[in-house]
Amino acid sequence: MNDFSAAQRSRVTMLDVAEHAGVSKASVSRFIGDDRALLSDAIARRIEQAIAELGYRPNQMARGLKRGRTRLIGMLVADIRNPYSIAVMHGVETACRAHGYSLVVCNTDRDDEQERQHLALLRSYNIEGLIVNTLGHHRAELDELKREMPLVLVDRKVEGLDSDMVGLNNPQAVEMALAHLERRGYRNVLLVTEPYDGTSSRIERVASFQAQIAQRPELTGSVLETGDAFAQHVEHFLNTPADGPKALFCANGVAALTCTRALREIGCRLFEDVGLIALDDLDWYPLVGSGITALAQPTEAIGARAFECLLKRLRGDAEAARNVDFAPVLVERGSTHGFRGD
Amino acid sequence: MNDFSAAQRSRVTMLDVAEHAGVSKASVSRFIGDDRALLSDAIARRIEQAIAELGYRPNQMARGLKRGRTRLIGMLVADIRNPYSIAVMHGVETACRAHGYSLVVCNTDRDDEQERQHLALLRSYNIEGLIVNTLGHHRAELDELKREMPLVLVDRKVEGLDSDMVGLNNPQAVEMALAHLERRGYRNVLLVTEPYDGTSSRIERVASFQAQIAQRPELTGSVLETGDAFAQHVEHFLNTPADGPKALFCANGVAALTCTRALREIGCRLFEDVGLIALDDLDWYPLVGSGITALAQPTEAIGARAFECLLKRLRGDAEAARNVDFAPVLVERGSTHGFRGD
DNA sequence: CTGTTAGCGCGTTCAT
DNA sequence: ATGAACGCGCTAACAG
Repeated sequence: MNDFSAAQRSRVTMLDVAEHAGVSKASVSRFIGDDRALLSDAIARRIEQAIAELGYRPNQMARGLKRGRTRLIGMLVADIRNPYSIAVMHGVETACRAHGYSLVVCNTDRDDEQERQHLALLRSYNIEGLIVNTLGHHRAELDELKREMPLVLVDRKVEGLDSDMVGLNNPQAVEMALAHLERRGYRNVLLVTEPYDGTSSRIERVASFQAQIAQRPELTGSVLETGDAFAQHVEHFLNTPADGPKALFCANGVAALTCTRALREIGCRLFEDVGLIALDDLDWYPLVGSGITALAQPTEAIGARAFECLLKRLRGDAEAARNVDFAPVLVERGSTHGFRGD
Repeated sequence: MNDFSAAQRSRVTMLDVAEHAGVSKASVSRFIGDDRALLSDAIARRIEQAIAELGYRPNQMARGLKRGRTRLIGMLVADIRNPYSIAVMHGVETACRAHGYSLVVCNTDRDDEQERQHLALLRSYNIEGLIVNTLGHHRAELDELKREMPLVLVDRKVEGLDSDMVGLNNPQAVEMALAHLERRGYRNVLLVTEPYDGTSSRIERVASFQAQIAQRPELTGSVLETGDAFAQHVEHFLNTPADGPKALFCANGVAALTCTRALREIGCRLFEDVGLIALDDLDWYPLVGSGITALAQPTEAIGARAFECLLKRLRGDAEAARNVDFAPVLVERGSTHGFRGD
């Protein structure tokens, strides 16, 4: 059997190809790179054949070392198990590949120390740009990185970090949710969010909610964070007499999961006793009760756009930091059909 | 504003540190590496300080180039949006980090051409080992890689590739499912699977199912692939008179999703008209109808084990290829409570 | 068009 | 215990 513990598994190198083809390394390099035009057909053919026969693959490490261009993009994700992150990541990766870049993803598991380590790691691998979807503690590391390469924030802003940012138009999302609920006859809305924890998108959604509720005389609203005794709090909301039908508004997919779980625990009928609209549109939304109405985020587009921002910067764009806000898409299902207003 | 289009963003290098500390590069190298013991305290301290002041980070590309050890593990995933893959990947990544390795994940989106490109990519970045969770077409590339580095298969075997393999004990999983269904009083079981498509785990599950059904006089069974007119086929199964209560057995999480969707489309009551047990245990299983009974895969453990296999090989283990089979865990929910037999 | 040369940042002999 | 010199695989000048 092979012994892989040997540090260097002797791979075929550019020199091997050159000798096999009877040319210089430079010619092989030109063939590999974008200078193939400078080669005579005869030599090009010989090199091509040598590469095929030897199964040569250029060593990207060496290339990167020499050129300073690794064609690597890094992405820092707070929670890889969150479907939103996955979906965005998928969008980023597709865009990367379309432009000849590769994506290195690091998951922090919402842990600050891991964030620090991963940032160091990405830096040590000479990535050319970074997409960040975390809380961004460790400002020091982030600042260093920002000095060395372009950086794009996704979904969550990092306080004081002046970077491009792409995410959801949160005020608009809240507006769409409330307009829909009001139209459907709901009057009393409970916004359910994960603990803010410094996450800008959560904070924005709650702030928009409160501002807009104040502007809508038809509606009353309150806010509840998931956490201890969450189900009891929901139950209390449901049992409190109010001036009209009640609905829950989940600020993201995780909140929707927690919330639905709680409603079942309480023994609530889905969704006759209470309406529900949720941000994100997960696979299982249609399967619960009469189906959960969603405000889908265009995650694929968000990811693609994040990469495009990076690419622009890599190509020299030095304009002021931009904000790109995407609009959500309303997907109506049974959970907001309880009380028809039209 | 900065201009990142400049190829080489001048980063602080080992030489900078050496000069700043008034020592040689070799000493810095020793400090960085595992030879710190060879340094006098005085010099070590000066280097440490210089590193801190300059914010020096060793360049992994250069290290990898020189030592032939990149501390990089590659993982090839067929479908990054499949929760199973994510969960396993999380396990792998955690194990990697615990041993000082980093994980580079490539998603093929079930596309053969992308598989080929990603394999070439991983190879070009000098990964030290590879974890594969795809169909493994492109045997040529895989064989080359296998010659250069250890390789571990996850969930799906690749025909003719003699590698370590870690996954679920499929016969046992089927056994547990059928035993549970039988105990609960179900007599007529429909196995729902995604199209085989050469996926070994799917084939094994179906084969085990058919073999075991033949061994159980109490049960009758049949198999259905998801796809065109799937809902109609399910409906037909439900409407066909049988000798006892009916149940569906979904061979994985995706099948469970498709299946549940179909049942709702048909207007089936979940789960009074039919029982359901599904492999994998996804977030939303508890939320559908009376909850879906699951055979959870220990995904975290599978991922961790896959990495450990790799590590063993990297450390020189040259034994014959091993198979590691994990047992699933039964999680009972309402979907199999329709007909109590005990 | 092609080959020669000199590094990229680092680890590793060798000396000392 | 420390430093000088060489080379990992490759690209980018510069010659020819």
